[in-house]
Amino acid sequence: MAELTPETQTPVRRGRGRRPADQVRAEILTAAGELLLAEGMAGFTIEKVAAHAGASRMTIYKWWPSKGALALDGYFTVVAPTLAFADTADIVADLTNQLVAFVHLVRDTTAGRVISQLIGQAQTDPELAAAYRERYSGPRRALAVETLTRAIARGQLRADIDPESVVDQLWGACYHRLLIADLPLTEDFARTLVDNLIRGLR
Amino acid sequence: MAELTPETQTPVRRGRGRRPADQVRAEILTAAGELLLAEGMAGFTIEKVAAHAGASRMTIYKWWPSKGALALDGYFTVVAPTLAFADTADIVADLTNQLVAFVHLVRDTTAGRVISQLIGQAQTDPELAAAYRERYSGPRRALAVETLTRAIARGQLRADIDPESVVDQLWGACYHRLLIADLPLTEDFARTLVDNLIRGLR
DNA sequence: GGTTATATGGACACAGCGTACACAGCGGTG
DNA sequence: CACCGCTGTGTACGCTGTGTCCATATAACC
Repeated sequence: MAELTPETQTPVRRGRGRRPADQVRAEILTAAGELLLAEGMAGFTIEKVAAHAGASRMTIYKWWPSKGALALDGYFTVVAPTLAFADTADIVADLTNQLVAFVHLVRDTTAGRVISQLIGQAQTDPELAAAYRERYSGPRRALAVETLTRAIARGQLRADIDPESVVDQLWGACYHRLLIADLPLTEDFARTLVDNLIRGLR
Repeated sequence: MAELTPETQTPVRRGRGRRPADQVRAEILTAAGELLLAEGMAGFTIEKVAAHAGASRMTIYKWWPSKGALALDGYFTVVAPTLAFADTADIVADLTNQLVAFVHLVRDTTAGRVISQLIGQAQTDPELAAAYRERYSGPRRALAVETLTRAIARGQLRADIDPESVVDQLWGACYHRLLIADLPLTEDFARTLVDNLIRGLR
């Protein structure tokens, strides 16, 4: 009789030898994401991730080139990308909604702290910086630029504006308050940003 | 006749006992600033600062609460604050000049790398974050807000705008490109930021 | 079933942090 | 001039985390 082990489905994970690679990778990623949300980048060490995942550090070193890469992967594993960008005919409403949603994500969840610490770590970790640009900020920027470009095509915005700079003045302003934090990042602030740009200052 | 000691001014520094406290502090700060500019926050360790200053680590631990505090103090020691803010009657020219100067400071000197790494470190170092806000970003923001307020008083800008948010949309946008760096931080970009806000998008 | 790939525990050297202790010398006090 | 407190110096220790190396065990593949 084969070993009839009723709950062998939950792997014991205490064997010495090889476990399924995909399973181990998944467990490491989950552990990384949870540790990131729980302790932030300060307490995020490869040793803790390995311990939390019940894996050995060697495995992590084999699959991820740097701590930053692991953190970013873990972040995406736990926090779904959520890159949706509602596009109605009203550019002002679209921008405002997106900015307000971003403000809430950053303020009301732990995602804000994680994002800011990922960006912080990226300042001294070129690999993480490249990965962050390529996989996070790049796609988000592209979506916003696309929305602005469509609004220009519809004649809602001046044709000669530079959409990229506008993105920096909306999202960049929010990141400024997130990273420097000398003033609070509020919903009103987000609305004011759109208003300033649309109406002009004089 | 004061002591005319031609080169006794450079102390031998190789004794075992005590040296003047102020002198040691000054040498540590200079060493910290130089190390910061040379290697950035990545290679900035208390051990290296101590070695470079010819001091012992104990002394540094006694006077500075954290690595971040030492780095910030060292930065201010080497890079003069330079908080001047020219104020002519032309608000557009003033803002543009200030932003362009900031862009050049950040792009053409090592200060940009140091600033971004200080901000990065501040994301996981609350003491450094507080010191940075209090001693660097706070005063700079206040100067910019003051300039905008005067322009409003002169009737050059709408009276109902929020100067703080405008600061975020000008300098924050630059910091965004400095910290994320998915697009270059150019002089043209700085001019476009002012133009976008002044003229409005439609 | 045999082979290969790979996860595991354990060990190692190394760097940096933070602390402790004894000693040395400067600056003041008497 | 003698003394003593403050403070820098050298040295040592324990701790955490990194990055790398093994030998071994076992899943996955042929």
